[in-house]
Amino acid sequence: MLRRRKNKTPPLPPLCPLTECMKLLGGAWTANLVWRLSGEPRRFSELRSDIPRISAKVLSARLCALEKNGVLTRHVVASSPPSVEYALTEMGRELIPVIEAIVQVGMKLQHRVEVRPRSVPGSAPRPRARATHRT
Amino acid sequence: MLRRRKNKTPPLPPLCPLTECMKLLGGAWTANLVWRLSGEPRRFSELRSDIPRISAKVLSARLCALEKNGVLTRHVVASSPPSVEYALTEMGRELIPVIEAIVQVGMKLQHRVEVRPRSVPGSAPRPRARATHRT
DNA sequence: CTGTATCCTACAAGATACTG
DNA sequence: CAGTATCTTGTAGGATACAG
Repeated sequence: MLRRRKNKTPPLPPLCPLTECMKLLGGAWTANLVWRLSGEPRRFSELRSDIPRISAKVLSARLCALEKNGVLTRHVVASSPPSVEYALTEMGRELIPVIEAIVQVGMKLQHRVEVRPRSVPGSAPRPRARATHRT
Repeated sequence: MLRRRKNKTPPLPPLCPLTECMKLLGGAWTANLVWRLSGEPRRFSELRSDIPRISAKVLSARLCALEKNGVLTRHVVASSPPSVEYALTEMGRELIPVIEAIVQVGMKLQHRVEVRPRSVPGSAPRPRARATHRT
């Protein structure tokens, strides 16, 4: 009798739907970036001013990743000065409902804050140095 | 004439709706945790087996944070052995549409993978050592 | 069962400077 | 304008052990 051996190959990467989608939206600024692009295509420098606190490095990194994941396209416009336009793909547009759901909740949270502030002026918690998500 | 001085207090924390909501869902396993709780309350150990790869430390940390943020409640049941039940608050339930939107997209992504695999068996990308989001 | 307490490391993101 | 190249740092999360 041959015993059944353990399968060494990793057990079919979970492919949890939540994971799969979060892989696209994870990382600082990513969700916001998709949000900024949800209206119309934008150029690199436009995105930089849409999101003033993002660094060129991170913006570039996110755009590359999102392009690789099929969320957006990068289109070089041969003008002078040259510019590059980023636009959501069809797949990227599927993320819009997600962003909108998030924004919906976010707005309710803001409303709550307005009517019942949780924190007192003097005791502002120190801003978290490096959040995983930025917007 | 007195000149208007700059206001030193930080400029009204952005309160971007996206940020506000992501503060709740950011961090590894968080979204999945909310998902697991969206049906009915669950105990610590149940959550541990719902999400086998989460460590006690992180699970505990997430639950604390979510409780502090008003997303869930912690209820100690004086039984023997004692147990603790976690349940979404009303505010936590508002996050369910977000999770569902994410899952929707995630499922579409999976479908894509099934019908048009992007990666060949031999070249599995090395698993990212420490993802910011886990499920 | 339900957690804390430590220790450790990879990595993400910031700053800054530079290039085509 | 649209990015790279380096360097540095904080910190999130994993492992493990222990406690009420």
